[in-house]
Amino acid sequence: MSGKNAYDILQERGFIEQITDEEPIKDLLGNKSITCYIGFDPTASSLHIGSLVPIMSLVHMQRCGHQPLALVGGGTALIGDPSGKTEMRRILTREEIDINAEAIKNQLSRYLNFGEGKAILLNNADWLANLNYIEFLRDIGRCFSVNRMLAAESYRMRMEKGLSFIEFNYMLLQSYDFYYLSKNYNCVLEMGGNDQWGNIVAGIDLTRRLEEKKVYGMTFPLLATSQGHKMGKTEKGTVWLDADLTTPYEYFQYWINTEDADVKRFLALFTLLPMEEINETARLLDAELNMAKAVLAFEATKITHGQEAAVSAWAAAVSNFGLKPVSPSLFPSSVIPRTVAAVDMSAIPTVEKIREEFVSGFPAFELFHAVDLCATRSEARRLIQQGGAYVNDRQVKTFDENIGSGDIIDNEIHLRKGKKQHILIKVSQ
RNA sequence: GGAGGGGUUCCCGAGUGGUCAAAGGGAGCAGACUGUAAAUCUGCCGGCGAAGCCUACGGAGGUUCAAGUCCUCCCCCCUCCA
Repeated sequence: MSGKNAYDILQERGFIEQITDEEPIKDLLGNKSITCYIGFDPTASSLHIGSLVPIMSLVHMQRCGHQPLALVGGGTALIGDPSGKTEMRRILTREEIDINAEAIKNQLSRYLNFGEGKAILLNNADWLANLNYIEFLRDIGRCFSVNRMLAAESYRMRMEKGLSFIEFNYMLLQSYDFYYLSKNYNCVLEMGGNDQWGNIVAGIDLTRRLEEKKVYGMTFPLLATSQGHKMGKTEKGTVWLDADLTTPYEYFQYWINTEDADVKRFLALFTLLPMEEINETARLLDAELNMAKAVLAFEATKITHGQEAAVSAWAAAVSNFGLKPVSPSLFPSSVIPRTVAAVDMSAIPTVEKIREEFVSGFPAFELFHAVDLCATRSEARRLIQQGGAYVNDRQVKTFDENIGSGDIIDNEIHLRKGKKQHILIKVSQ
């Protein structure tokens, strides 16, 4: 282990937004091995990029010898956290949540080593689902002042729009989690996005009251791009961590399209490269920054999808965009390939088709739709009309241009939407 | 329980009988310019093989040649009062 402790690392990499007690936390992270927890909501079957900051913070914790405790909120998801939301969200069924919780468990294992006490994975449904209402009110509820709760930012925001009682209880349950984990797993630090500040502080208070035990909290900045766009999660194009939902190539492309102003910050947050190397990005000018973006994309893809997937995504980008190899003097710790190896299109999403289907061929717009490059035929038609559709790098001129056997090259047809979205059709007999 | 105000296309938000697939903004997509960035400019932005048709304005009915717009009932949300 290097001279830097977990606190220093999180601090210099930009993970820390707020902490409850600076000195004690520094001391804790520097001189002891502690258990720290973060909750993950199983509201979808996969986590997305928005959860990456918390995940990476746990990765750093583990690397520094602390014990991360990942808590899947199977119980709290039944309630729904109002924090940071302007409206109540759909309440999922128990079954949906269980399925999601399981998937998220698996996903987290890709980042953290859950072996032999190195990290813990729990589901709060295990203790929340069986709580007795009256008992809970008497033991836990009495510790909460409604007046204080209403002052919390997360609730205040909702006072105009309305807040249902079920959501109002969320804070109590999350607080109970912290208390429970502190008591049973000796967890002393809860971390989370900055919107969790109120919930975290409430948990600390509760633990102090019930256990007379001092525990701590830390929050991460809520990431938006420099342009103010939400990270990863847009209604349509969420960037998932699951390779089946967002291919490694798409994932790589997401990162390489990072805005200039975000490159350095993202390298610090989403890769494990040493800060000394990351700081070098400041010296890169204009187009040179693309090398830093390539490293960011490569390293981020490697962490989520593995080395092999990262290399093929990189190779595909090289072949499709003429991405320049990264000079060996930059980011020496990165294992990104430094030379253009054999061109490899394998990372581009592919679709299988049978040769027979191409005998009569498809109108171009049909094909773009069939292959999911366009959500509807109308969209495909517009795309072609606007000159954004390419077959084997040849622009499609009319929407119903026939794409048939003649377009098959080496059993493949390469379709492209705009500059960045590719699909390879593999034609079999 | 009473009174009032609302539910519009991915989001915000106009629209009070035809000219409404529905203003405007945001997001998104494509094009130009570039560095696969940003900014800017342009086009697109419910679906369907053109015209045209179909589906849409919380839900169900009704009035009308014609309804997002009027009427009835219902559901949901908000505010004030109790």
